[in-house]
Amino acid sequence: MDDPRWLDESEHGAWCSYIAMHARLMAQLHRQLQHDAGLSLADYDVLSQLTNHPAGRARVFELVEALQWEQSRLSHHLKRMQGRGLVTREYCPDDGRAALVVLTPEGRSAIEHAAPRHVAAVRDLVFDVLTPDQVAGLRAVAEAVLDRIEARDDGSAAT
Amino acid sequence: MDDPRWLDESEHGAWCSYIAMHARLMAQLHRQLQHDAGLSLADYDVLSQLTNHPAGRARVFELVEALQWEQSRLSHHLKRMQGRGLVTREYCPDDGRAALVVLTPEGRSAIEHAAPRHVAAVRDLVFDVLTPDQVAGLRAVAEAVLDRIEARDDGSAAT
DNA sequence: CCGGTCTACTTGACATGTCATACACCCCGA
DNA sequence: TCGGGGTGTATGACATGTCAAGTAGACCGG
Repeated sequence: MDDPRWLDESEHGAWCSYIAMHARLMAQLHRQLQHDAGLSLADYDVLSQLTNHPAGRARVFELVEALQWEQSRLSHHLKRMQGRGLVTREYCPDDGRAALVVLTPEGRSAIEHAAPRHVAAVRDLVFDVLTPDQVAGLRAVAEAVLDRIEARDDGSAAT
Repeated sequence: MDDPRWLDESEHGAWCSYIAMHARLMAQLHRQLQHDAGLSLADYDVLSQLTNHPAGRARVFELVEALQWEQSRLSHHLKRMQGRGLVTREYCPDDGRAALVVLTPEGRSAIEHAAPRHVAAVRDLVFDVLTPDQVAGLRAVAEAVLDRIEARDDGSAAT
């Protein structure tokens, strides 16, 4: 384990730029969303997922899958969103353990108000400065890393 | 402002993959670091920055610059790290307002213990699955986005 | 040398995220 | 049908991050 290969100049530079970019980008998008629509990025992601499901209704674990969040993070977050009237919970007749999360009318109108502005911000800060090749490259990178992480997870789970 | 260009298939896919990758990657790296060295990613970044400065000693605002953190986040975090004996504060004779942050021996040995393992993990999950071209591409993307964010910041600050 | 204004940092209140744990319910074999 | 072992979700304690406000020293024009 001692003295593995360190990162070379190019790798180190890429890593630092990446970290800095993510921090600044998310801070920026968060502030914009908060200012324009009173939502956090987290709220947005949840609402956005719900609109991808029929009738704005989904199981908690479906959202966990889609968002790649910790289960308890989602649970806490849903409670707060419920407090603010953005979502409700419904009983699920099929499975007594389940919790159905449902978009309220307020939730729907919040996301409908927020979405165009948020997308515009993402486009302005990210996609407008990238070529189509770079977009494809970014996706390839993200998917390669995700695959690796999944492989590692399986490996350790199987142990 | 109504109905701006939405993201196309390729952009949307890239964005979702990117978000998911970041969440999983950081969670993974955090757990690994926590497990191997009892440090959080945040601790690691701070300590790592300090080792880049002569005598493991730096001004708070230098760290803010380098890490791209909120000022108060760093302030709170330094207090906790000080509580755990990883860093100390020293008075700065040049400027009475300043706070010098100094790496303690424990801090130094913590980062020296953590670094090889952390770097190995980053390499394993990220750079080992990327080609040199992809690394260069990632860096180019990150820098392009950072430049844009800075341009926007200057613009709004100048208004 | 006085006041205003900037700069560097800290603080407190509060929002958010994590980990471990609890809990109710499903499933399945004896 | 009883019990044991998952599954799906919630919760409590606590770590972390954010925003707004506070403090204190520096700088500068009169």
